[in-house]
Amino acid sequence: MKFATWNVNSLGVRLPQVLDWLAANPVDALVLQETKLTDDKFPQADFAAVGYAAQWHGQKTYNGVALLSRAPALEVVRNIPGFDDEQARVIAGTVDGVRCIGGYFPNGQAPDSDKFVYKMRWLDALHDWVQAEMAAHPQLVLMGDFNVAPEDRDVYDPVAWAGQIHCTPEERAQFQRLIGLGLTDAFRLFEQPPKSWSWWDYRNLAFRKNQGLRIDHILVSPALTPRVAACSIDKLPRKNERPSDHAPVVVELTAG
DNA sequence: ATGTCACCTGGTAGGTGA
Repeated sequence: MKFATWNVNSLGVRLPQVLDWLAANPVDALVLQETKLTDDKFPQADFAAVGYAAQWHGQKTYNGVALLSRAPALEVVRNIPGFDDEQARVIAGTVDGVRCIGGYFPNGQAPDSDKFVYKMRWLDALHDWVQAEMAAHPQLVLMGDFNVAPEDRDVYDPVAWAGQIHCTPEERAQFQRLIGLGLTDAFRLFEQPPKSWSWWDYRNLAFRKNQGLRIDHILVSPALTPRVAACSIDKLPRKNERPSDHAPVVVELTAG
């Protein structure tokens, strides 16, 4: 069983690439972030035509998430229950008995900004809700664009980025609070190539110079951790013409 | 060195967010 996450930075622009990627990587579920589509514009039929059911939660211009799956998702939840949020950032559903939570975590902009305060509040709410979800669904994956580089080895220039957005102690502590729930960073279960990133800025020829951050993650619950057979970042779509600035992350689970 | 992209409003550019 395979699950994946990909920040597509506008599904309107990237739909052909997502369809191509699914054809080459027929995962059981794929969560998307930054669809940037209102719900009426979601291309459900295009996914249905290639054998994927879809659930989505979007808004105009910003944010927007979706859950694509071979088997229709059950018990679908949009955004964090009890957390009043105008921004469409979470989609969750149960696929083949596995609770899949897809999140587009707030960027935070800068550590001294109002957006950072919102990011922390959002992360607090996510933590408490994920805790409850894990109790209800022992088989759980939390995946998405976390907008957090958990450690210095997830940053191409940790000195330059020290204390900057994605790398602040506060954000890293929030990531560790999620780990503290018993979740495991699937990517780090395996030896990985050094300088493995999931995002490269569009500016500064960052991809060509491999100057990136690992901010897209797949965390798995204790019941699933022994079943993780592989986890990797697929850089190929970042080499497309008109790529997203993020690459997909894929996890493979052995049969339960 | 800096080098972008997507989308909005309101226009044939500028602003915002990432």
